[in-house]
Amino acid sequence: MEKETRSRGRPRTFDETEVLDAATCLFWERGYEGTSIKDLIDAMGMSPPSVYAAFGSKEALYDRVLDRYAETFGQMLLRELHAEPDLKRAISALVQDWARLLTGGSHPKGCMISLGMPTHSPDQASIAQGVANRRAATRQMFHDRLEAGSDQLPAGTDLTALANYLAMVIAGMSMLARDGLDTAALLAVSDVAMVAWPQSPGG
Amino acid sequence: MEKETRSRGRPRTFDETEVLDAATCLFWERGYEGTSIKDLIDAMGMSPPSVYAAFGSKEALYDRVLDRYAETFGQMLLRELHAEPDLKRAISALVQDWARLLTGGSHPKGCMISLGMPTHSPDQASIAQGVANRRAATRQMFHDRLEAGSDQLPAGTDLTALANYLAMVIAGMSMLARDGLDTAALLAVSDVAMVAWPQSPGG
DNA sequence: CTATTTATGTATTGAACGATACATAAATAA
DNA sequence: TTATTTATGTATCGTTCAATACATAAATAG
Repeated sequence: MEKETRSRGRPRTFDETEVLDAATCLFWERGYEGTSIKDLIDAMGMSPPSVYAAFGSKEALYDRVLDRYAETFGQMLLRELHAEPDLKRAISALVQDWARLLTGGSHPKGCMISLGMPTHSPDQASIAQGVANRRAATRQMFHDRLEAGSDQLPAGTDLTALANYLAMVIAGMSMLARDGLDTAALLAVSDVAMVAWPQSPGG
Repeated sequence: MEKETRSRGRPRTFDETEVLDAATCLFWERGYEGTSIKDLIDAMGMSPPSVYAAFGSKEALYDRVLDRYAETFGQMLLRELHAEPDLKRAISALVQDWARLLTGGSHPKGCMISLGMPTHSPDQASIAQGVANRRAATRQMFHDRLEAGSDQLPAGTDLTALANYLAMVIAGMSMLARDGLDTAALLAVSDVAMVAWPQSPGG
């Protein structure tokens, strides 16, 4: 089974990675409802039939974009969570890195999933549910890591509350980033947030 | 100058408070972009020309709704912040009450302003800026209260970071509420959040 | 070559959007 | 009464929305 990249018909003139990056940037900045197909067409440099042939619909394209985003940043999150064995250090580093990530770089501010479709028309309930499900998965990921390192937490610590707290921090910091607060301001907030961390049993 | 309620032309058949409440509920639940004029017309029980004659435009109506909302809940927030002289108690009570407010009652979940238009098309930048300004005002309100009670905080406490932290908590809890977490879950999160509060000088 | 397959570009589609024109109804003012 | 003012109901306006029809272009298969 050799790599059969060459298919039969007329070859595509676009690079899938590039056009998905362009779509991601738009959805990230403007949200699902705030991004029109025309905006996407222009940014992706494609014609409408090509977009629909390649991705199906606006909703399917958004879902595709969300998947790529979740994979990219979710993997980064997971790697960082498990790179440091000391739980508090791991969480602290993660929160600080996200403070930098949410405010820096050449991409829109805030987390695309944390800020995604908090309000929406009933027509788009299922799309919004998809985003909400990804937030729930993130909370579960936090919970799993806390459980794995629960020996470094006081006995009886409410792991769910702590996981939800972390999700709250990411979401809240995302909103602050959207409002224009810079990296330094978010790092200061993340310092405050980490004070809430329970004392480890060893003091 | 007696109360001159009777004006000249044909009297209105709607109660302004009632229709604004209906509009608030819709905007709160669905957001600005997710709420259509048709939705509003139906919910308010008015005809399109009446809505436009009374409120000007969808944008102006949204702004009016935001003002009423900010007045209602902003005043509640302010009152609560100053009712309790002990700063930590005041903040703790406030966060707990908001945990209940964001998840309970007969209204949509989460704070309308905290969740308002984090993403939007460029066309609606000025409307989104209006919401962002109200969030900024809330952060300033927190800052003012902290400054007033700064004698109950360790010297050198970063008041801005602490105020931003509180705004982050409200915004993050709002998102959790939208995701379906109940009052108990949010109260547990608010307990974690308050652990981050600095020790007062008196121990 | 011809047939088949896939992608593209142009020009639209029907529906929903925010917002109004227009005629009518119901009040006060003179 | 008649004139004026304000609100209402119906029936749209032009625009933008997401999505396609259709003809054409560019590749492989036989």
